[in-house]
Amino acid sequence: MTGAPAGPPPRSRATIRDVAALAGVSLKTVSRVINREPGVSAPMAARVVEAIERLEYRHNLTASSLRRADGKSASIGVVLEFIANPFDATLHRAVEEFALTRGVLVLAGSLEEDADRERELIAALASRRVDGLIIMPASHDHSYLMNERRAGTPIVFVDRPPAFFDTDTVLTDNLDGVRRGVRHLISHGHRAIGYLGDLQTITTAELRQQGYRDELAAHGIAVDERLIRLNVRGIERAEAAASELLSLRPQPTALFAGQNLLTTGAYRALRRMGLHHTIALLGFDDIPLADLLEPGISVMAQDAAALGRAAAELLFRRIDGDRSPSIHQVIPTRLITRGSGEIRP
Amino acid sequence: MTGAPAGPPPRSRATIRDVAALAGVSLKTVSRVINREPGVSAPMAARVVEAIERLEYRHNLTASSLRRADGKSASIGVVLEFIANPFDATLHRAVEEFALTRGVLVLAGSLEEDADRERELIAALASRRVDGLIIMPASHDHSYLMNERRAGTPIVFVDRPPAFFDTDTVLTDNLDGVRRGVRHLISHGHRAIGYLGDLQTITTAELRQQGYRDELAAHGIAVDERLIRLNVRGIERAEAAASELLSLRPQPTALFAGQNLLTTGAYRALRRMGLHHTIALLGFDDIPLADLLEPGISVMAQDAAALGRAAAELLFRRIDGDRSPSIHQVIPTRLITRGSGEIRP
DNA sequence: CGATTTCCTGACAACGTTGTCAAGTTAACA
DNA sequence: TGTTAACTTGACAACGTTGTCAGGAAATCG
Repeated sequence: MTGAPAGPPPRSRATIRDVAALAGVSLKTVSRVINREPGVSAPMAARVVEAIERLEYRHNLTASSLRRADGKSASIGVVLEFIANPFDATLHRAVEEFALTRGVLVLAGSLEEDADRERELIAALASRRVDGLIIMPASHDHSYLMNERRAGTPIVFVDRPPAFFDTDTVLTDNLDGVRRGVRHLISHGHRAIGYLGDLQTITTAELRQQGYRDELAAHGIAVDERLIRLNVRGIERAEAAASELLSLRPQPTALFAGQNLLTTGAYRALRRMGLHHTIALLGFDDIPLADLLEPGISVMAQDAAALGRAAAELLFRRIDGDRSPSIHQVIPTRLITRGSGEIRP
Repeated sequence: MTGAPAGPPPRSRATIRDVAALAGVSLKTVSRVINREPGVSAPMAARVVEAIERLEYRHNLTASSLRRADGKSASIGVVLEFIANPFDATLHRAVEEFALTRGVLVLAGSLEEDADRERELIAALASRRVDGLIIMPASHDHSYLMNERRAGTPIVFVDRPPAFFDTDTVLTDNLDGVRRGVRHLISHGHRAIGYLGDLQTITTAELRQQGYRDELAAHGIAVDERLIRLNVRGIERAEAAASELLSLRPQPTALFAGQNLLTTGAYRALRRMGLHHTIALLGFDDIPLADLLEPGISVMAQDAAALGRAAAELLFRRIDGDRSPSIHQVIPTRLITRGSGEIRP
């Protein structure tokens, strides 16, 4: 408990001016040593290095990037729905890992489905002159990004597509994923399949719902609107919605949950009603520990790490100057069978 | 698929110089308007605002913070063990949320127990002149942080204490948490309690092990070294280690897992051996969905959000100029009983 | 009505760095 | 040996912004 942080306001950091003075050389020579530019003799470089260490000099990237020709700040912005969500966190980590290999740091922020916050956060990132943006959007009009683009900031959308704005995207194959999932249930004999969907304002949620309808139609199964619950958000509401569905008569024989929290909620409802071995459940997006449950939860897994990696790769390609037409990458989903999706009616 | 990103290298962004020219005022007047400084007449301010909008001017925080008296960059650095870990991600989110209220953005990075990376990452953050650092350390000598401190960068350690360096800390009450957990098992009749611990190089892992020993001793139970497996890292190795413990004769009647991945591994082992209803299990740190398992996993839960919030509060207090002696905050753990920890021998 | 005070506005330097360019030194060449 | 080329080094301006200061206009005061 000694008072180490206490004391007078600290003196400021050493600058290359201080280093130059101590080493008895010019500013520019110090700059050259720092940036490993050629054309500094060994003895002079040694003197500079020694002065740098003596003064504990720390290069000021802010000033550097201001003056520098390319103006790069060596940082990028990542705009996510909710950093603490396992899906977002895994994606974030993949981006960070890739960025690290290039000495680039990542500024990240959560939107929580707030469109205003999206604009504010992106403005804050633009003010810091990030070299690029990876965006999981909350809003539905991205034309406001035109000026960022004009200013030369590459932008990649991830997980959700942009609206009124054309740019690179890395998306999960939502439609196909849901269709394959529903097909899986149908192939196990289900025809009355309940559906839980997230906010309809979320593009991917709409796509998933569409996939559900399409696949039923493809099998000549009439869509029963009573079996569909949309705009369900969060575990608690999903549990309630699932309970309602399961109280219907005739009862649906299977549930499809269009998002990971909804899957959890649905599972809770099944458990509470003692139906977890009777009614099938298939979720979109994987859930940690889903394999240890009894029965395990079958899911269409999204590959968050692959999404993040692909987005980062694409972004850095653009940062490196690639100006080719926009690229749209699609990451497939993977069916993981663990029991709950294989229950027959 | 039109080629929106294609085209010539973009012209650079407008500066206050451009805005001033268009509005027919001086640089300084524009600067005043941007910073909401008093002393600009309404008509003049209106002209400036219009020019700003016409030119899509975006304030350059890099240049601003360079010139500005306080030199604040309006960003902080958060150094975590692994961003994608739910514990770290939750903590990260709490920091982000707090920072957001102050218009501060968060640069985050993962260390993955790499001490070199810790130094590199902190150097990278210091180069960007972050206003403060929140660190979950990997290394065991933090004297190198002295120069950051001398430069005036506040530093808060979170989850793990610093070594050879005195600064603010926000830590989980590890010793107490484990002791209460072990006590809980003992109170249910257990005396042969196996222990799984993370890398001994991790300070908190050592503390937890100590808590285990202390509590046994307090109850007059001799520590059986064969029941202790240390330096176990990750789910797979934990599963193997737990299997070994469970193969011992006489068999331990309960397991204490000192970290969330180890708890998962131990549970897997119990399940595989069909012992999950026979042998008690208590984990340190909560696991998502642990309540849905059969039996549910009892844990001593850490409050990651509280850790993050407290660290952020402390950091901003320092950023605001508080120079009082270092503060050491302790966040309690909470016993959550779900079944696995209440099994009797 | 003159003397202050207050309010607005802008010129200029400075933040810490790097790009440009020129000058000096040494090496290479004919 | 004189000429050219190659290499080192540094002076200076510039990046986009804000702090300082000074000057002029308007408002207030006695």
